[in-house]
Amino acid sequence: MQALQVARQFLLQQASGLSSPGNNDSKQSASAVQVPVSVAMMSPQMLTPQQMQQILSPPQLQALLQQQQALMLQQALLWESLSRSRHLPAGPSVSRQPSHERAGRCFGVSSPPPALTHSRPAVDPQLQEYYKKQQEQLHLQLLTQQQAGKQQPKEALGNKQLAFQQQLLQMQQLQQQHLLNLQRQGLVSLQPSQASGPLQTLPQAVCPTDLPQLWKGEGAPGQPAEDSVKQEGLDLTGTATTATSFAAPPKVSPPLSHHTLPNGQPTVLTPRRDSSSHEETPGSHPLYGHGECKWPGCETLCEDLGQFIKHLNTEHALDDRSTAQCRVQMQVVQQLEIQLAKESERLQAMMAHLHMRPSEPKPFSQPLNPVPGSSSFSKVTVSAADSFPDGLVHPPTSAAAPVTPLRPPGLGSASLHSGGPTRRRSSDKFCSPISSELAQNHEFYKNADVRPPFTYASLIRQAILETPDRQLTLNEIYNWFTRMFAYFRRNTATWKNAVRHNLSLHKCFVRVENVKGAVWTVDEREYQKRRPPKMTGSPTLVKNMISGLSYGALNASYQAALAESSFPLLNSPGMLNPGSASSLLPLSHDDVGAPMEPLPSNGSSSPPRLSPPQYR
DNA sequence: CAAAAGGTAAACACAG
DNA sequence: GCTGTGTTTACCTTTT
Repeated sequence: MQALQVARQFLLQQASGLSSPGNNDSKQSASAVQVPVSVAMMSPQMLTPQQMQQILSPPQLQALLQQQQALMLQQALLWESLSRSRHLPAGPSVSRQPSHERAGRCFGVSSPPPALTHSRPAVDPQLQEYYKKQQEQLHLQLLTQQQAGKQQPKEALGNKQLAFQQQLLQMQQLQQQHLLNLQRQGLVSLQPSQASGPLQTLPQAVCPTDLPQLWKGEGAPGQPAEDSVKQEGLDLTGTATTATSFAAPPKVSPPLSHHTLPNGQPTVLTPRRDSSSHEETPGSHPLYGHGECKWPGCETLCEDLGQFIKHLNTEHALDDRSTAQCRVQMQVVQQLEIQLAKESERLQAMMAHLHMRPSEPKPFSQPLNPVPGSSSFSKVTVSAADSFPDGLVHPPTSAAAPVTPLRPPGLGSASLHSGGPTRRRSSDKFCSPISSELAQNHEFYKNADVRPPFTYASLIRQAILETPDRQLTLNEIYNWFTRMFAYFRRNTATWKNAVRHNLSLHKCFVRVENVKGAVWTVDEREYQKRRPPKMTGSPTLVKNMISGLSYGALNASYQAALAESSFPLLNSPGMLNPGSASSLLPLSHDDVGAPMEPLPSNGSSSPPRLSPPQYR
């Protein structure tokens, strides 16, 4: 994860120099539900379903689930055909991963597939051999290239370096070409755009966090190159190994859409970032920094550049291992670029939605894409009745699209499908204060059977504070709940009990005897005391995402503008401006209470719920 | 791992 | 006795 963040930041630094991948990407993304690549890449190996829910909005999560399902299907089919034709063992087991299953089941959708890399099929020997041949072929090509480079007279060290770099570059290009070949032949599958239909196969791609292991696995110096190749064959999880199952005969396979990356970049990358902000002065080397070799997984200390060069030539010579590592690195870069493209596209969409000038938060130079953000809704069936006053496209509230997640506008990710339990406390940080959130999405909650992403306490408080005299009877609180939220029109026993429980439990709710009975009021001071305001910003992941997305680069005025805007995401405490939330009186930090969707437990005690347990 | 917070369930008391 | 209200406890999950 850290590696991913670092890499992303690195990419972001270079974003201005990149050939605005987002532009090219828009074509592809227009037809696909956008799942943040960052998430898709990480999941499911790297993220728990809960974490995924934190980061993903329901549509995105949905899309991800669908992706993974499709992947599973794809794999299953391939396995089937393979095992038919090649007598391979049955495909990877599909039923497992209770935690994922849990998430899926709750939402009324089938469970997402297990981590693909968790069940690795044995590599088909034929294919491995073919793959190896390809490697050798590539190696030969590379050697040829290298020879060509060596023919040139050795001049100054700088020239030598330059030539070396060029070789490296060529090597990478060739690697990429080789990769492309493999992809075309179905040996390697990693490009998101290759997935069937609009789906993306990111989980199949090499996951950055796998890299250390990968590097370690391959990186043992002195290891016979062949071994490392084999090992790599096994280690290149998403690529060679998984790809083996795709085993098409070595020829075939019309290129089709395999040419381009999802972001539209040609698959043959130019690894050299001309605009690379990192110093590439004559006295340095991109793979040399802070006295150590930056070759992935190496970190060998080198006193000076000369020593490093020597080290580079000896330890990282042009062998199978190096090329394999190189290829992996390329995949990493590709994935990161894809990710960058998508994230920047999303940022653009967010800014477009806020009517902000695109120039403000700089790093991305793409023109505003009118819809990319809402492209996450692109798979959502929208009926006329689902149009909301704010002009946004809202998810349907009917059962017309059972698999379609409902998402209130502007709501980050807190709530999922109705009955879909998600208690995402951290993701509340993405939610607006309850009052504005409710004001904005009043209609949505009123009609959609979506559990509001607020705690009972905050809802009760809101109900009470909405009244002129700021007091309500229990029954009136009940009525408020049912009036405001479709979700609370059912399953009454549960939530009413919870309401009572909360009223009694929290000191902030004061029972006052009244003429006509008892009413409940809010002790605001107690309420604020309940939880100290934190600038938490949620899990590290989110923080990293934020920093990675350069939100931190937003200047004060921009933040102020955001604070005044009604943008729930950025307006919420924990994002950008913790103080801004308190300006949205009368509700403050704790308005973002915990969303109340509890995950059905791991099946242990609390029964998983497809829908709330009892209806009355 | 522990604490805190939140959600759910349930038992119980009490008043109408 | 039933129902609604209110309190309390227990247990769970998630987050920090």
